[in-house]
Amino acid sequence: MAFGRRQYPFHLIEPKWQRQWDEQQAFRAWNPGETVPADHPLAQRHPNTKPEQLPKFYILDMFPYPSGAGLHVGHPEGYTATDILARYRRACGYHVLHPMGWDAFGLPAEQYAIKTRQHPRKTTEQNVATFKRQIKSLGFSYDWSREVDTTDPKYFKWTQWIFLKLYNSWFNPATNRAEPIERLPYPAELESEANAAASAELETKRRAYRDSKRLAYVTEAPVWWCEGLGTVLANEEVVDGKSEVGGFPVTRKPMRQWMLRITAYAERLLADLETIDWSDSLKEMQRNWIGRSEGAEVDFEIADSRLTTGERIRVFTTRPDTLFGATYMVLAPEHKLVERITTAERRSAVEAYRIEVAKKSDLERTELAKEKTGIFTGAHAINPVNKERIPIWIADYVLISYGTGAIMAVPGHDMRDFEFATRFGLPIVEVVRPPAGNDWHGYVDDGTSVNSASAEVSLNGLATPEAKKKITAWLEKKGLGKKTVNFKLRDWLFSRQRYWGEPFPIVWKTGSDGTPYHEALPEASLPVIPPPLDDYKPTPDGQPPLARAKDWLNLPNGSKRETNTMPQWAGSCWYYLRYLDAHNDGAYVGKNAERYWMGTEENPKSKKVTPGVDLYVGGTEHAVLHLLYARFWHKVLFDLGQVSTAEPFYKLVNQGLILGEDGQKMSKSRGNVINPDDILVEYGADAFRLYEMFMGPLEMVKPWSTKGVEGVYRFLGRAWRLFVDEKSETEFEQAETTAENRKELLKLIQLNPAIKDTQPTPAQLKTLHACIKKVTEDLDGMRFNTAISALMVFINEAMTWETKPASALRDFLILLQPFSPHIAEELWQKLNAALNTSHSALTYAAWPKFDPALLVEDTLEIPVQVNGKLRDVIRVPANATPAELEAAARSSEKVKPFVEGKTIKKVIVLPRKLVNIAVG
RNA sequence: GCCGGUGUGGCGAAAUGGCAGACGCACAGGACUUAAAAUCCUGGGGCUAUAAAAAGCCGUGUGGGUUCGAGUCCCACCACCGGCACCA
Repeated sequence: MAFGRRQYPFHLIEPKWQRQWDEQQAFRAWNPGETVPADHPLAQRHPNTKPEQLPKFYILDMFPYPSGAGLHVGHPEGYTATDILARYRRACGYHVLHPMGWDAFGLPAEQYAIKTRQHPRKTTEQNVATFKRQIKSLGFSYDWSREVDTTDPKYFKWTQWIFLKLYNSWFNPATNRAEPIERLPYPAELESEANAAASAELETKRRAYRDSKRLAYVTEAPVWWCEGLGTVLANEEVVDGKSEVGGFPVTRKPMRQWMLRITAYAERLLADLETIDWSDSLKEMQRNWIGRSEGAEVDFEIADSRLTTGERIRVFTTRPDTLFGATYMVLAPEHKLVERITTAERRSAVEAYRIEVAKKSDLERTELAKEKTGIFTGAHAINPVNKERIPIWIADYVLISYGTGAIMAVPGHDMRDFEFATRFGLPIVEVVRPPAGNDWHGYVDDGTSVNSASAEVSLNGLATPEAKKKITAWLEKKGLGKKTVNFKLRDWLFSRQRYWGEPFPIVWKTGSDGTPYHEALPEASLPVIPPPLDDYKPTPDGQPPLARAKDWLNLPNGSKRETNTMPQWAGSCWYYLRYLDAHNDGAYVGKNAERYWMGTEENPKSKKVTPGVDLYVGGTEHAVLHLLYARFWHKVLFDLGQVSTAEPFYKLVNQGLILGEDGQKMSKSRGNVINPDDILVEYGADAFRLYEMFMGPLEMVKPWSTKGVEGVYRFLGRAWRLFVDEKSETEFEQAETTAENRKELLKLIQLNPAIKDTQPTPAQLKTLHACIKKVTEDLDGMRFNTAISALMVFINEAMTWETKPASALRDFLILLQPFSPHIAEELWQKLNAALNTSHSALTYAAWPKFDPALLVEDTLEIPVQVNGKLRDVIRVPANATPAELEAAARSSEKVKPFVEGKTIKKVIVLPRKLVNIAVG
């Protein structure tokens, strides 16, 4: 690679300071009760202060999956932003927790293990080492003493422990929270006192009841089976009928699976979004995913003399006001009543349709462009409001998994029903009158009810919201239906047929009646470690790989271990808690550490603290899944008294994607991937960090430009040359070509003689304080790009100073330090050594305060407009009165021609701001 | 289709309703140099005009509106990006 003269010796400076920070453990955070050594920079900054007396700031990155490909330029974007803020907060006097770790369970390592027959731990360790080296080379101020790895048995012991908490809890709807399973009340017929005699059989029933209430439960359900990956996938991991990972086709298959009852928390997951500081778009994505909708359940009687049991079909509708317009019903093809209601003459046709639907992939079934399909069952139902007989159809546009799996079809006012009715010639009636000018056919918005009256109830003339209320009340009174809330959110499919994941701490036994049942292993048996295998593939008969380990599988007491493993999300659901107390062997997190870092500890010396993680930065790809799952686990732990906040992440920011130089998404196939290692070699970590932040606002999508890196690199070069003596640098460069001890070479570089310990001039102070103000305010608002431009403005200005006052340059280095810490440290050291000034660690040097008094101007440039158009800029004393301002503006030679001969209608004078003359 | 975001020079971008384009890239001219690289200085939205200026007009996706004044607020569109997608 051809590059010109190195702007400054970053290749020596960066490793030097990284080593120094490591040796000093400069960024270590301390838990309550720990003693900070007196020579640690934190202790020097805050002498005689216990760490828990300092205000905390917990700043978190989404930890990476350490893939074999190494870091890409997207990772350091968020990491740099959080690092800048972590360093800024330390300078402001906060006690900062800024940790990093590895989300290291996952499919790629497992697939490599299948290929090579070597334990996935091996590739995992190699990849972690690569990631760690790369991340360290960027000079981030992580507290590496708290590093976590989800695949470490010391870590996943506690993942399994939390699973046991879920397993041993149930959701009490009366208290709206999770409670220990021992406190589960049983229905009267299962109460043991009442049935003291009947023991074994009763206990089996009680167990079945208990197991059906747990937050972690087993179900036989159709799941997405992916042949290519040899595992089931969660709904969220299936995209367009293919696996999100690898793009293999998936099919529906009924299997025994572990589920987590996240739906119990739907209401709270939704409501508590109001209490946290996330972007609107992110909250909206979560709301959509949870998908709350209010409506009513309504029962329709089946009109068929063959069914003597008075079968009813229950539907869910958000528009009970349109009940009079229900002209037919549709059941999902999988609905359990289909078989019973289908008439003899329709049976073969219905069966054929159901088989056809079952064959379809999800993609085909949800294809919107296609025409709706369905078939008549031969049966009829009675519309409960007008007693009309309406036909019952089955169609695949009704989903078995939402609501009750059945709908009342109102083709007049629902587009899907309208399409279906049009295709099959079903009656369409108007029951909502739209505002004038709209066609009622397929009108789905609010209007006025019409044609909606019976002998008992009339909605006619009512606006839609009132009509909903009235009919719902009527249905409830008649016992025909009730107000209901439905959610799109489904329970979380939590088991995978994989090797490289956390094994469940569960065993299976056989009951006295021969049916298998599950039981939790005792806490003392944790962690359950996956045994090494000769072959990491699933078994030939489709069992998970763990089933190959016969010795491990079968316990001496005859029970068998669960062979499923947990999904990758499990480890990432709580890692932010483990960081708080990463080496605690007695608990997943210690009480005091949790209360201090999550901000609920009583702390009179603290400033106002935020509950939970103060700032969490990561990509949008985790907008729903990880963030919803983690919130769910956190709420369960909260209910069980294990954590002290209801939400884990108080403020969350998504960084925007970085595109290739061609404006396209980076990908190997496009050949536009930028490797951070290459950038570091050529420009150094400081320039790389600075560029990532200078590109544009953090949340925006933006294209990479290596030319842009050169720009900020040149800026650092200018800053360097401002501080150092050019002659000595030339000597250094010559010495470097021959010298052996390169570390000592940096000492050859002398401070610029123009830097003197003198009082800054008022103009210099103004330049400095304008910079302090801008950088401080921009960091508070996370506007890194404009903060950097303020630093550039300062340097451009300071270059012109003949005498450079040391005090101003010291303050500048404190401002630069969060962005480009290595060069700032080096210059700080030189400056202090040359001038014999105090030599405290730059990373804990107090952030300068700007003095507004220094920014005050004597005279101001005031724009003068005529009819809002700029005509002149006049210089006036800063304290000019409005009358003086107006007079000065009107006497401007440039303004006169636009005013003369016209009537002045109005003059707007904003002191210190502008004058605008409105003429007619 | 629904929800969210974004549209400003050749490019990345900046602008509490008050001088549009800070800062940076690319570019052009100059200084230094035998020459180049690096560095330093200067210039710069478009159009009209001019020897050069001065000056004027136009300009923040499009069309309207509010206002003394709109990139910014309101209404209606268009384009691109992201998410959801037969959820009754």
